[in-house]
Amino acid sequence: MPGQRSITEAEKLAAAKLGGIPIRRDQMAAVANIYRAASAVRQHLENSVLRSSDLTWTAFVVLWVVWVWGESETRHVAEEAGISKGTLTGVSRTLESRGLLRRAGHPSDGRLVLLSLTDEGERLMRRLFPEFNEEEAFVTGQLTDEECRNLAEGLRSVVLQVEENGEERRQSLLNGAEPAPRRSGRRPKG
Amino acid sequence: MPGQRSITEAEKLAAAKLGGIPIRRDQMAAVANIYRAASAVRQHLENSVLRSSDLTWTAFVVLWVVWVWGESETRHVAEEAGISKGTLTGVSRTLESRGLLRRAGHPSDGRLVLLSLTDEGERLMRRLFPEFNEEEAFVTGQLTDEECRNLAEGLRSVVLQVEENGEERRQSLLNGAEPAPRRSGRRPKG
DNA sequence: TTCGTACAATTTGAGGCCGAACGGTCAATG
DNA sequence: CATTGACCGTTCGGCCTCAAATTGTACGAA
Repeated sequence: MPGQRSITEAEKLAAAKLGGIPIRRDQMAAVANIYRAASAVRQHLENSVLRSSDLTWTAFVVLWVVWVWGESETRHVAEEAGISKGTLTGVSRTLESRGLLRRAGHPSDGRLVLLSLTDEGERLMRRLFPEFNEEEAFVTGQLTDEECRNLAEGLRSVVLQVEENGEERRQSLLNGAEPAPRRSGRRPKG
Repeated sequence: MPGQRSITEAEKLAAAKLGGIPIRRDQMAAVANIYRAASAVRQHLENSVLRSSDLTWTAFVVLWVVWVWGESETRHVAEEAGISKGTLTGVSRTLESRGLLRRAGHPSDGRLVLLSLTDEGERLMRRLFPEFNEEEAFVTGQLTDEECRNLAEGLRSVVLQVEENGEERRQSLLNGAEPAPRRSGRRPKG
Protein backbone atom coordinates (compact mmCIF):
# COMPACT_ATOMS: atom_id res chain seq x y z
CA MET A 1 0.00 0.00 0.00
CA PRO A 2 1.82 3.09 -1.17
CA GLY A 3 -0.35 5.56 0.67
CA GLN A 4 0.86 5.11 4.18
CA ARG A 5 4.55 4.64 3.77
CA SER A 6 4.67 7.55 1.43
CA ILE A 7 3.33 10.09 3.86
CA THR A 8 6.10 9.35 6.29
CA GLU A 9 8.77 9.04 3.63
CA ALA A 10 7.54 12.11 1.87
CA GLU A 11 8.05 14.09 5.05
CA LYS A 12 11.72 13.30 4.98
CA LEU A 13 12.01 14.14 1.33
CA ALA A 14 10.16 17.40 1.87
CA ALA A 15 12.41 18.18 4.82
CA ALA A 16 15.45 17.58 2.65
CA LYS A 17 13.98 19.85 -0.01
CA LEU A 18 13.63 22.62 2.50
CA GLY A 19 17.02 22.23 4.11
CA GLY A 20 16.53 23.32 7.66
CA ILE A 21 13.16 25.02 7.61
CA PRO A 22 11.15 23.09 10.18
CA ILE A 23 8.01 21.20 9.22
CA ARG A 24 5.02 20.56 11.44
CA ARG A 25 4.98 16.86 10.77
CA ASP A 26 2.13 15.71 12.95
CA GLN A 27 -0.11 18.40 11.56
CA MET A 28 0.89 17.56 8.04
CA ALA A 29 0.18 13.89 8.55
CA ALA A 30 -3.19 14.67 10.12
CA VAL A 31 -4.34 16.83 7.23
CA ALA A 32 -3.04 14.42 4.61
CA ASN A 33 -4.91 11.57 6.26
CA ILE A 34 -8.13 13.53 6.60
CA TYR A 35 -8.21 14.06 2.89
CA ARG A 36 -7.13 10.55 2.05
CA ALA A 37 -9.76 9.03 4.30
CA ALA A 38 -12.50 11.26 2.92
CA SER A 39 -11.69 10.22 -0.64
CA ALA A 40 -11.48 6.55 0.26
CA VAL A 41 -14.81 6.59 2.08
CA ARG A 42 -16.56 8.51 -0.63
CA GLN A 43 -15.25 6.22 -3.32
CA HIS A 44 -16.25 3.10 -1.44
CA LEU A 45 -19.77 4.33 -0.88
CA GLU A 46 -20.26 5.56 -4.41
CA ASN A 47 -19.11 2.22 -5.76
CA SER A 48 -21.21 0.13 -3.44
CA VAL A 49 -24.60 1.24 -2.16
CA LEU A 50 -24.90 4.47 -4.14
CA ARG A 51 -23.99 2.90 -7.45
CA SER A 52 -27.08 0.76 -7.61
CA SER A 53 -29.29 3.83 -7.35
CA ASP A 54 -26.96 5.87 -9.55
CA LEU A 55 -26.48 8.54 -6.93
CA THR A 56 -23.32 10.52 -6.33
CA TRP A 57 -22.18 11.23 -2.81
CA THR A 58 -23.39 14.79 -3.09
CA ALA A 59 -26.78 13.83 -4.42
CA PHE A 60 -27.18 11.39 -1.56
CA VAL A 61 -26.20 13.95 1.04
CA VAL A 62 -28.71 16.43 -0.33
CA LEU A 63 -31.47 13.84 -0.24
CA TRP A 64 -30.44 12.87 3.26
CA VAL A 65 -30.58 16.43 4.53
CA VAL A 66 -34.05 16.99 3.12
CA TRP A 67 -35.14 13.60 4.39
CA VAL A 68 -34.18 14.16 7.99
CA TRP A 69 -35.03 17.85 8.23
CA GLY A 70 -38.17 17.79 6.12
CA GLU A 71 -39.14 20.52 3.68
CA SER A 72 -36.37 23.12 3.80
CA GLU A 73 -35.19 26.31 2.19
CA THR A 74 -32.38 25.77 -0.25
CA ARG A 75 -29.85 27.90 1.54
CA HIS A 76 -30.23 25.76 4.67
CA VAL A 77 -29.87 22.60 2.63
CA ALA A 78 -26.73 23.89 0.95
CA GLU A 79 -25.26 24.82 4.32
CA GLU A 80 -26.09 21.46 5.87
CA ALA A 81 -24.88 19.52 2.86
CA GLY A 82 -21.65 21.49 2.78
CA ILE A 83 -21.97 22.69 -0.82
CA SER A 84 -22.45 26.14 -2.34
CA LYS A 85 -25.85 27.47 -3.32
CA GLY A 86 -24.82 27.37 -6.94
CA THR A 87 -23.95 23.71 -6.78
CA LEU A 88 -27.22 22.94 -5.05
CA THR A 89 -29.18 24.56 -7.86
CA GLY A 90 -27.71 22.04 -10.28
CA VAL A 91 -27.91 19.01 -8.02
CA SER A 92 -31.48 19.66 -6.95
CA ARG A 93 -32.55 20.09 -10.54
CA THR A 94 -31.02 16.74 -11.41
CA LEU A 95 -32.80 15.09 -8.50
CA GLU A 96 -36.05 16.79 -9.45
CA SER A 97 -35.79 15.46 -12.99
CA ARG A 98 -35.41 11.98 -11.55
CA GLY A 99 -38.56 12.36 -9.53
CA LEU A 100 -36.89 12.17 -6.12
CA LEU A 101 -37.08 15.81 -5.07
CA ARG A 102 -39.73 18.52 -5.30
CA ARG A 103 -39.05 22.25 -5.53
CA ALA A 104 -41.77 24.71 -4.59
CA GLY A 105 -41.86 28.46 -4.14
CA HIS A 106 -42.39 29.79 -0.63
CA PRO A 107 -46.04 30.84 -0.17
CA SER A 108 -45.32 34.28 1.26
CA ASP A 109 -41.71 35.08 0.36
CA GLY A 110 -41.17 34.94 -3.37
CA ARG A 111 -37.41 34.77 -3.08
CA LEU A 112 -37.33 31.40 -1.40
CA VAL A 113 -37.48 27.91 -2.83
CA LEU A 114 -38.48 24.96 -0.68
CA LEU A 115 -37.18 21.46 -1.20
CA SER A 116 -38.95 18.30 -0.16
CA LEU A 117 -38.84 14.61 -1.03
CA THR A 118 -41.36 13.03 -3.32
CA ASP A 119 -42.92 9.76 -2.21
CA GLU A 120 -40.42 7.99 -4.39
CA GLY A 121 -37.59 9.90 -2.76
CA GLU A 122 -38.93 9.00 0.65
CA ARG A 123 -39.11 5.31 -0.24
CA LEU A 124 -35.61 5.41 -1.65
CA MET A 125 -34.11 6.90 1.48
CA ARG A 126 -35.89 4.49 3.75
CA ARG A 127 -34.32 1.66 1.81
CA LEU A 128 -30.94 3.26 1.14
CA PHE A 129 -30.02 4.82 4.45
CA PRO A 130 -29.67 1.57 6.38
CA GLU A 131 -27.42 0.22 3.63
CA PHE A 132 -25.39 3.41 3.70
CA ASN A 133 -25.01 3.28 7.45
CA GLU A 134 -23.90 -0.32 7.19
CA GLU A 135 -21.02 0.77 4.96
CA GLU A 136 -20.16 3.57 7.35
CA ALA A 137 -19.76 0.81 9.87
CA PHE A 138 -17.65 -1.19 7.44
CA VAL A 139 -15.15 1.58 6.70
CA THR A 140 -14.72 2.25 10.40
CA GLY A 141 -14.65 -1.46 11.11
CA GLN A 142 -11.15 -1.47 12.58
CA LEU A 143 -12.15 1.05 15.24
CA THR A 144 -14.05 0.47 18.45
CA ASP A 145 -17.07 2.63 19.23
CA GLU A 146 -14.94 4.67 21.53
CA GLU A 147 -12.23 5.14 18.96
CA CYS A 148 -14.89 6.34 16.55
CA ARG A 149 -16.06 8.88 19.06
CA ASN A 150 -12.52 10.09 19.66
CA LEU A 151 -11.91 10.34 15.94
CA ALA A 152 -15.10 12.32 15.48
CA GLU A 153 -14.11 14.53 18.36
CA GLY A 154 -10.75 15.38 16.86
CA LEU A 155 -12.27 16.11 13.49
CA ARG A 156 -14.94 18.27 15.06
CA SER A 157 -12.28 20.47 16.56
CA VAL A 158 -10.69 20.92 13.14
CA VAL A 159 -14.04 21.88 11.65
CA LEU A 160 -14.73 24.29 14.49
CA GLN A 161 -11.32 25.87 14.21
CA VAL A 162 -11.86 26.63 10.53
CA GLU A 163 -15.46 27.74 10.96
CA GLU A 164 -14.76 30.00 13.88
CA ASN A 165 -11.35 31.39 13.10
CA GLY A 166 -10.81 30.71 9.43
CA GLU A 167 -12.20 33.94 8.07
CA GLU A 168 -10.14 36.03 10.43
CA ARG A 169 -7.07 34.00 9.67
CA ARG A 170 -7.47 34.47 5.94
CA GLN A 171 -7.91 38.19 6.45
CA SER A 172 -4.76 38.47 8.49
CA LEU A 173 -2.79 36.49 5.92
CA LEU A 174 -3.80 39.00 3.29
CA ASN A 175 -2.37 41.71 5.45
CA GLY A 176 -4.59 44.43 4.07
CA ALA A 177 -4.28 43.51 0.41
CA GLU A 178 -7.42 42.57 -1.46
CA PRO A 179 -7.73 38.88 -2.27
CA ALA A 180 -6.28 37.62 -5.54
CA PRO A 181 -8.88 37.12 -8.25
CA ARG A 182 -9.88 33.66 -9.33
CA ARG A 183 -8.98 32.50 -12.79
CA SER A 184 -12.38 30.93 -13.27
CA GLY A 185 -15.75 32.46 -12.50
CA ARG A 186 -18.20 34.76 -14.14
CA ARG A 187 -16.91 37.96 -15.73
CA PRO A 188 -18.45 41.41 -15.38
CA LYS A 189 -20.91 42.19 -18.14
CA GLY A 190 -19.08 45.19 -19.63
CA MET B 1 -22.60 26.76 14.01
CA PRO B 2 -25.16 24.47 12.46
CA GLY B 3 -22.77 21.70 11.51
CA GLN B 4 -22.11 20.15 14.84
CA ARG B 5 -25.47 20.27 16.51
CA SER B 6 -27.09 19.01 13.41
CA ILE B 7 -25.13 15.79 13.22
CA THR B 8 -26.32 14.80 16.64
CA GLU B 9 -29.84 16.04 16.14
CA ALA B 10 -30.00 14.53 12.73
CA GLU B 11 -29.26 11.16 14.24
CA LYS B 12 -32.40 11.37 16.29
CA LEU B 13 -34.45 12.48 13.34
CA ALA B 14 -33.04 9.70 11.23
CA ALA B 15 -33.75 7.23 14.01
CA ALA B 16 -37.33 8.44 14.16
CA LYS B 17 -37.61 8.07 10.39
CA LEU B 18 -36.54 4.47 10.62
CA GLY B 19 -38.70 3.55 13.56
CA GLY B 20 -36.77 0.85 15.35
CA ILE B 21 -34.08 -0.10 12.86
CA PRO B 22 -30.87 0.48 14.77
CA ILE B 23 -28.30 3.01 13.59
CA ARG B 24 -24.57 2.80 14.12
CA ARG B 25 -24.31 6.29 15.52
CA ASP B 26 -20.65 6.54 16.36
CA GLN B 27 -19.70 5.27 12.94
CA MET B 28 -22.11 7.65 11.28
CA ALA B 29 -20.71 10.61 13.19
CA ALA B 30 -17.15 9.61 12.37
CA VAL B 31 -17.80 9.41 8.63
CA ALA B 32 -19.81 12.62 8.58
CA ASN B 33 -17.01 14.45 10.35
CA ILE B 34 -14.31 13.05 8.12
CA TYR B 35 -16.03 14.50 5.13
CA ARG B 36 -16.89 17.76 6.79
CA ALA B 37 -13.34 18.26 7.98
CA ALA B 38 -11.88 17.45 4.58
CA SER B 39 -14.11 20.04 2.92
CA ALA B 40 -13.36 22.67 5.52
CA VAL B 41 -9.63 22.16 5.29
CA ARG B 42 -9.61 22.15 1.52
CA GLN B 43 -11.69 25.29 1.35
CA HIS B 44 -9.52 27.11 3.86
CA LEU B 45 -6.34 26.28 2.01
CA GLU B 46 -7.72 27.10 -1.41
CA ASN B 47 -8.89 30.46 -0.16
CA SER B 48 -5.69 31.34 1.64
CA VAL B 49 -2.28 30.23 0.42
CA LEU B 50 -3.38 28.54 -2.79
CA ARG B 51 -5.52 31.43 -3.96
CA SER B 52 -2.60 33.76 -4.42
CA SER B 53 -0.98 31.32 -6.84
CA ASP B 54 -4.33 30.39 -8.38
CA LEU B 55 -3.89 26.72 -7.63
CA THR B 56 -6.61 24.27 -6.74
CA TRP B 57 -6.06 21.73 -4.01
CA THR B 58 -5.60 19.01 -6.59
CA ALA B 59 -3.13 21.00 -8.63
CA PHE B 60 -1.12 21.67 -5.50
CA VAL B 61 -1.11 18.04 -4.48
CA VAL B 62 0.10 16.98 -7.90
CA LEU B 63 2.92 19.53 -7.79
CA TRP B 64 3.77 18.41 -4.30
CA VAL B 65 4.02 14.76 -5.27
CA VAL B 66 6.30 15.50 -8.19
CA TRP B 67 8.32 17.88 -6.04
CA VAL B 68 9.07 15.41 -3.27
CA TRP B 69 9.40 12.30 -5.40
CA GLY B 70 11.20 13.87 -8.34
CA GLU B 71 10.54 12.95 -11.97
CA SER B 72 7.83 10.28 -11.93
CA GLU B 73 5.61 8.22 -14.17
CA THR B 74 2.07 9.52 -14.35
CA ARG B 75 0.40 6.45 -12.94
CA HIS B 76 2.50 6.74 -9.77
CA VAL B 77 1.67 10.41 -9.47
CA ALA B 78 -2.05 9.73 -9.88
CA GLU B 79 -1.89 7.01 -7.26
CA GLU B 80 0.01 9.18 -4.79
CA ALA B 81 -2.18 12.20 -5.40
CA GLY B 82 -5.31 10.11 -4.98
CA ILE B 83 -6.87 10.98 -8.34
CA SER B 84 -7.68 8.92 -11.42
CA LYS B 85 -5.37 8.72 -14.40
CA GLY B 86 -7.91 10.57 -16.49
CA THR B 87 -8.06 13.47 -14.07
CA LEU B 88 -4.29 13.67 -13.96
CA THR B 89 -4.11 14.05 -17.72
CA GLY B 90 -6.17 17.22 -17.47
CA VAL B 91 -4.52 18.64 -14.38
CA SER B 92 -1.02 18.04 -15.62
CA ARG B 93 -1.83 19.69 -18.92
CA THR B 94 -3.11 22.75 -17.09
CA LEU B 95 0.04 22.89 -15.00
CA GLU B 96 2.19 22.41 -18.07
CA SER B 97 0.49 25.30 -19.83
CA ARG B 98 1.31 27.46 -16.83
CA GLY B 99 4.95 26.56 -17.03
CA LEU B 100 5.11 24.71 -13.71
CA LEU B 101 5.29 21.12 -14.90
CA ARG B 102 7.11 19.33 -17.69
CA ARG B 103 5.93 16.17 -19.46
CA ALA B 104 8.39 14.01 -21.31
CA GLY B 105 8.21 10.60 -22.94
CA HIS B 106 10.14 7.77 -21.35
CA PRO B 107 13.37 7.14 -23.26
CA SER B 108 12.97 3.39 -23.64
CA ASP B 109 9.29 2.65 -22.98
CA GLY B 110 7.07 4.52 -25.38
CA ARG B 111 3.95 4.02 -23.31
CA LEU B 112 5.13 6.05 -20.34
CA VAL B 113 5.05 9.77 -19.71
CA LEU B 114 7.33 11.32 -17.09
CA LEU B 115 6.41 14.38 -15.06
CA SER B 116 8.88 16.77 -13.50
CA LEU B 117 8.87 20.32 -12.20
CA THR B 118 10.22 23.20 -14.21
CA ASP B 119 12.54 25.64 -12.45
CA GLU B 120 9.57 27.89 -11.94
CA GLY B 121 7.59 25.02 -10.45
CA GLU B 122 10.50 24.25 -8.15
CA ARG B 123 10.72 27.85 -6.98
CA LEU B 124 6.98 27.99 -6.44
CA MET B 125 6.94 24.91 -4.24
CA ARG B 126 9.89 26.04 -2.20
CA ARG B 127 7.99 29.22 -1.40
CA LEU B 128 4.52 27.72 -1.14
CA PHE B 129 5.01 24.58 0.86
CA PRO B 130 6.06 26.30 4.09
CA GLU B 131 3.00 28.53 3.83
CA PHE B 132 0.83 25.50 3.18
CA ASN B 133 2.26 23.67 6.15
CA GLU B 134 1.56 26.71 8.38
CA GLU B 135 -2.08 26.47 7.47
CA GLU B 136 -2.08 22.77 8.17
CA ALA B 137 -0.88 23.77 11.60
CA PHE B 138 -3.59 26.41 11.83
CA VAL B 139 -6.48 24.10 11.04
CA THR B 140 -5.25 21.57 13.58
CA GLY B 141 -4.46 24.36 16.01
CA GLN B 142 -6.84 23.13 18.71
CA LEU B 143 -5.08 19.78 18.88
CA THR B 144 -1.85 18.89 20.61
CA ASP B 145 0.86 17.08 18.68
CA GLU B 146 -0.21 13.88 20.30
CA GLU B 147 -3.84 14.41 19.44
CA CYS B 148 -2.78 15.00 15.85
CA ARG B 149 -0.95 11.71 15.85
CA ASN B 150 -3.93 9.90 17.30
CA LEU B 151 -6.22 11.50 14.76
CA ALA B 152 -3.91 10.49 11.93
CA GLU B 153 -3.75 7.01 13.34
CA GLY B 154 -7.51 6.58 13.40
CA LEU B 155 -7.83 7.91 9.86
CA ARG B 156 -5.08 5.62 8.68
CA SER B 157 -7.00 2.64 9.87
CA VAL B 158 -10.04 3.78 7.90
CA VAL B 159 -7.95 4.19 4.77
CA LEU B 160 -6.37 0.78 5.28
CA GLN B 161 -9.70 -0.87 5.85
CA VAL B 162 -11.03 0.43 2.55
CA GLU B 163 -7.84 -0.25 0.63
CA GLU B 164 -7.40 -3.75 1.92
CA ASN B 165 -10.94 -5.01 2.23
CA GLY B 166 -13.04 -2.61 0.15
CA GLU B 167 -12.88 -4.48 -3.11
CA GLU B 168 -13.88 -7.75 -1.51
CA ARG B 169 -16.66 -6.04 0.39
CA ARG B 170 -18.11 -4.49 -2.73
CA GLN B 171 -17.98 -7.86 -4.45
CA SER B 172 -19.83 -9.55 -1.66
CA LEU B 173 -22.48 -6.84 -1.60
CA LEU B 174 -23.18 -7.50 -5.25
CA ASN B 175 -23.79 -11.09 -4.41
CA GLY B 176 -22.85 -12.37 -7.82
CA ALA B 177 -24.71 -9.78 -9.87
CA GLU B 178 -22.69 -7.59 -12.22
CA PRO B 179 -22.31 -3.99 -11.05
CA ALA B 180 -24.89 -1.45 -12.10
CA PRO B 181 -23.82 0.70 -15.03
CA ARG B 182 -22.94 4.32 -14.49
CA ARG B 183 -25.11 6.99 -15.96
CA SER B 184 -22.12 8.98 -17.07
CA GLY B 185 -18.99 7.74 -18.80
CA ARG B 186 -17.87 7.05 -22.31
CA ARG B 187 -20.12 4.94 -24.52
CA PRO B 188 -19.00 2.10 -26.76
CA LYS B 189 -18.21 3.26 -30.26
CA GLY B 190 -20.79 1.18 -32.12
C1' DT C 1 -44.33 55.74 -4.01
C1' DT C 2 -40.24 55.67 -5.43
C1' DC C 3 -35.63 54.63 -3.78
C1' DG C 4 -32.24 52.05 -1.82
C1' DT C 5 -30.60 48.28 0.67
C1' DA C 6 -30.67 43.56 1.82
C1' DC C 7 -31.01 39.14 0.70
C1' DA C 8 -32.80 35.14 -2.21
C1' DA C 9 -31.73 31.76 -6.00
C1' DT C 10 -29.82 31.34 -10.61
C1' DT C 11 -26.39 31.80 -14.31
C1' DT C 12 -21.86 31.62 -15.92
C1' DG C 13 -17.00 30.34 -16.84
C1' DA C 14 -13.21 27.68 -15.90
C1' DG C 15 -12.02 23.62 -14.17
C1' DG C 16 -12.00 19.08 -11.35
C1' DC C 17 -13.75 14.33 -11.23
C1' DC C 18 -14.60 9.37 -12.36
C1' DG C 19 -14.51 5.21 -15.02
C1' DA C 20 -15.12 2.97 -19.37
C1' DA C 21 -13.70 3.04 -24.10
C1' DC C 22 -9.87 3.75 -26.86
C1' DG C 23 -5.46 3.53 -29.49
C1' DG C 24 -0.63 2.87 -29.06
C1' DT C 25 3.38 0.13 -27.28
C1' DC C 26 5.59 -3.73 -25.31
C1' DA C 27 7.00 -8.45 -24.58
C1' DA C 28 6.22 -13.24 -24.65
C1' DT C 29 4.61 -17.00 -27.25
C1' DG C 30 3.73 -19.84 -31.52
C1' DC D 1 7.72 -12.62 -37.30
C1' DA D 2 2.82 -12.46 -36.50
C1' DT D 3 -0.33 -12.77 -32.88
C1' DT D 4 -1.88 -12.14 -28.40
C1' DG D 5 -2.56 -10.16 -24.10
C1' DA D 6 -1.12 -6.88 -20.73
C1' DC D 7 -0.37 -2.36 -19.74
C1' DC D 8 -0.02 2.80 -20.51
C1' DG D 9 -1.87 7.47 -21.04
C1' DT D 10 -5.72 9.93 -23.46
C1' DT D 11 -10.47 10.82 -24.70
C1' DC D 12 -15.14 11.29 -23.57
C1' DG D 13 -19.75 11.96 -21.26
C1' DG D 14 -22.13 13.46 -17.49
C1' DC D 15 -21.59 15.29 -13.30
C1' DC D 16 -19.93 18.31 -9.46
C1' DT D 17 -17.62 22.62 -7.85
C1' DC D 18 -16.80 27.37 -6.65
C1' DA D 19 -17.40 32.35 -6.48
C1' DA D 20 -18.77 36.40 -8.71
C1' DA D 21 -22.21 38.52 -11.55
C1' DT D 22 -26.96 38.67 -12.31
C1' DT D 23 -31.87 38.77 -11.68
C1' DG D 24 -35.68 39.07 -8.85
C1' DT D 25 -38.26 39.86 -4.42
C1' DA D 26 -38.97 42.26 0.02
C1' DC D 27 -39.26 45.93 2.97
C1' DG D 28 -38.14 50.18 5.39
C1' DA D 29 -37.32 55.10 4.88
C1' DA D 30 -37.85 59.48 2.58
